[in-house]
Amino acid sequence: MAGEKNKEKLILDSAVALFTSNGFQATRMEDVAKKAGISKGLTYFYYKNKEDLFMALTKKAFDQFKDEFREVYRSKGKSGLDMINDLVIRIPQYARKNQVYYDAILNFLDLMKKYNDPKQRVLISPLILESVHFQKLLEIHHEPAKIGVMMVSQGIKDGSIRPELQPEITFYTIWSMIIGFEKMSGPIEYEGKETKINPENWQPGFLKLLQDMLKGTIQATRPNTVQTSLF
Amino acid sequence: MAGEKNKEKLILDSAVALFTSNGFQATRMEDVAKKAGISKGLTYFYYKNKEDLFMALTKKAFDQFKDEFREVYRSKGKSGLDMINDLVIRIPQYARKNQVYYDAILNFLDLMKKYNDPKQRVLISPLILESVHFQKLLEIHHEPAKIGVMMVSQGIKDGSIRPELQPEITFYTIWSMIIGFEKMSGPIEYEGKETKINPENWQPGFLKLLQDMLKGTIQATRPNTVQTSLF
Amino acid sequence: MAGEKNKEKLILDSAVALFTSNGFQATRMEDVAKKAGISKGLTYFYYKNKEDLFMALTKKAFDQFKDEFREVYRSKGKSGLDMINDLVIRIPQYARKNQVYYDAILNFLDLMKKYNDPKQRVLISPLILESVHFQKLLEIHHEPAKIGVMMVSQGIKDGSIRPELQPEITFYTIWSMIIGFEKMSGPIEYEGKETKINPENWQPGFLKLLQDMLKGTIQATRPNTVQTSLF
Amino acid sequence: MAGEKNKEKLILDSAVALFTSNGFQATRMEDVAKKAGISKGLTYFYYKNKEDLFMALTKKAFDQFKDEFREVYRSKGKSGLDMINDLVIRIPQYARKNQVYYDAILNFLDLMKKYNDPKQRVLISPLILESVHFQKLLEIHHEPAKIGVMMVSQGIKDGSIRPELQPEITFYTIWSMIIGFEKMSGPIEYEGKETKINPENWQPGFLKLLQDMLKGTIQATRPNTVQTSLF
DNA sequence: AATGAATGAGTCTTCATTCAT
DNA sequence: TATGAATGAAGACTCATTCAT
Repeated sequence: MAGEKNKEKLILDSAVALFTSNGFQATRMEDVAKKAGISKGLTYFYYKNKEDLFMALTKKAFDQFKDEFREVYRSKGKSGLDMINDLVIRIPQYARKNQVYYDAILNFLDLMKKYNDPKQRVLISPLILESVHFQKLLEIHHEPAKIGVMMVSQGIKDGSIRPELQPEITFYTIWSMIIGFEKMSGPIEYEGKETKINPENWQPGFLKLLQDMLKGTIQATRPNTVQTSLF
Repeated sequence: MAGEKNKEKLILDSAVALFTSNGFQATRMEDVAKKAGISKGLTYFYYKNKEDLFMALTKKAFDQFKDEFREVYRSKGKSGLDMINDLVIRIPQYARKNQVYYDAILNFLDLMKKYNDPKQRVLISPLILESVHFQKLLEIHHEPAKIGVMMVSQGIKDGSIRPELQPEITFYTIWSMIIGFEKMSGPIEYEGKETKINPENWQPGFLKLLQDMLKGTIQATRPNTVQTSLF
Repeated sequence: MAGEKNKEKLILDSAVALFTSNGFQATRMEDVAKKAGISKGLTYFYYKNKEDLFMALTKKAFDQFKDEFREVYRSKGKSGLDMINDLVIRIPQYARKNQVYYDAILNFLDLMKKYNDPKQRVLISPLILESVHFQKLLEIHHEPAKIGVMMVSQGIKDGSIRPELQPEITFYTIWSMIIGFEKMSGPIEYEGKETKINPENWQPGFLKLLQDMLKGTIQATRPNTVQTSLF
Repeated sequence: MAGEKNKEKLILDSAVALFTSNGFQATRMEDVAKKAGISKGLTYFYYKNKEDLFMALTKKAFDQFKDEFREVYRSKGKSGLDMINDLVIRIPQYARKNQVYYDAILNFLDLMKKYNDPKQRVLISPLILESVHFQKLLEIHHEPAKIGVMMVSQGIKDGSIRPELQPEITFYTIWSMIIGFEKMSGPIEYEGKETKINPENWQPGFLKLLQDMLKGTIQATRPNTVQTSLF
């Protein structure tokens, strides 16, 4: 796996590969070093400790994640709603292909919850708090969401999303949905394909609901009543 | 902390307390025993190992969780939509008050994702797979959701929820939202109160969107156009 | 495995079965009890502790062993040498069929070596020294050998064994050979059948040498010289 | 006990000392480290685990053992029979002075018996099977015996041993006798000095028998008969 | 005689991290 | 920059044995 790439990157790549196949806990710094083709000691030269390495990984995850958002946002000729739809398709895809990165992102969200609760902040390892990469993450972890908010704003502007919606709230709600969607994929898989909910109809159904939420729906529910009232 | 309660329960309570203040990893079985006022060995008499103990805890979490759903479902005079609203209020509350239990539930969802992917199943500790409590969880982990689905069905029947919605898909979408909502609470807290999104407006905004999704909205977006077209 | 047999025997049989399949170290008192169909506590009623149980087993082994010797000695119409030959056949057979018992006997020999060396006696577990069965073993462990000595004496009397041999020394030498013979069976098995020594020719060759030793041989070594000198 | 010797050797020496005074089971890896003047962790750096350490010790034992054989074989001006006699004197001496090593050798013979029996092989700890030193032992454990066989061959050539003997079978029989001889020393010690067999006459008697076996004996038993038959 | 819950001493092993070179 | 030998804290788990009932 070695090469003439700079060592820092080499280590990170090695870590990603190992974390992917064995998990964070189960991979030893020694293995990271070995896979990177360097010595254990050098690993500690580039990363202060294991959590620092993980924070570096998390930072990279957020950068990539932001790129996903950016790409969606930049694509020409798309309404805001289209972008959101794209996002809902792409993020779970990203999660599947880059599990370790996605897990790192979710882990960071949990970290943030603790970080923001004085009682819980003490539970966070000092090694994390001290990590330069963690510090950077504090600054940049909103960026993907910011782009998401811009998408919603765009949707409102272009009429693809209901104008009465508040972009921030709306986007964070969308993100919530996506995160939850991804988390539920486990139990749903377990259901099997004969049930009313299964891996095949889960995503389209979910997408439809999201769109209904964003576009609004004609209340076809009780047409008679409504219609009648018109007279 | 000891008492005349049965030992098995005593140990579990002790574990919850310790997991809450120190996390799963950081609490040692010996401390669990000490806090329960019993010997280390007895802990292993009732629970095969640490993961077995954790699975027992997870099982209890699901039982409690189901009770939450049940209570909401049983409350008289509520429409299906009201129930869902209740749920969206209560679950994050539950999560906050019973963090360890809620975390256990989320952890189990992650476990299920691995469990359902042959490539990842091997990453699950055999100790977990062998746990009797894990086996039971495989059977019962859908039960809360089943009640949720009944709420949506009820809502459709009583007209509080759009009739065209498919109950299973809908409920799982709701659950996704709730899970994500809870996860996002961290970063949002971080925003502070001066921003457009903050802990105060996040929940009402989220709730409103959820309701829009479920009830449907008059397409106020382009009311003229639509209305006009009726003539 | 339970029955109306007396419990003490039941436990011992259970122990033999378990020691056979798992070894002494690896079998737990709990398993012995379970297999015997009784409670763990009762095991300790009949046997003071694990080593006491093992000493009881060893005692039984010596009794059986003595019976083997006795049967050989009692058989009618056999010369002393025949008896020894029988023994050399039967003991390894016994060892194979009753491995645990045979191992117990060898273990006891090791114990005796330590017991007779003041420096090493302290290494013997007090639990063994205190065992009633160990005490009994001190008294009876020579009995098989005594019968063996009688066989040699018999052989000398009936002319099948060289008269100049001293029975005690001779029998203990024979026993030494048998023990060693049994121990070597492992490495010899490993040789495979294509070598000059293999499991098939090892026993007959060994037996022949033993007989030569006991009967004496014409010095065919340098027949010419010797023969010649007679003229 | 530390020094500038290489650590690996240091650890082994420490282990030998501790195994000697306390036995394998009773000595803890921590003590081995302490006695070697190093940290516990380093012990595991050089030896994968306790059984690996023991296998390393066993390997060393076989090397030493082979040296004993070699020294005897190399000594000038000795007939094959003399060499065997030397061996019979030296090996028990070696056993007494290097008990741990000798025990390790015997233990390995037992191991080999299990190893060669499919039903029993599973009883061998995987830690042993995986040990590099065990693997090496599989290759070299015959070497001492090979030298022994050469001694017998030599004895046959130089006329000190009966020519009709087969060297392999003969040597393994000798080795069997030596092993058994050593094992019997315990019970014989127990007899005391007033009996017909005792530590003083046991060895000379044993040696004499061995020589008779190897050299052959004039059947002085019934000289008349034999002599007569010549005429 | 009989049970089985309860005890707790005993130990191997792992691994992140350091530091002399 | 780079190495890898060296450290040592940390923790899960077993099981012989006891004892109240």
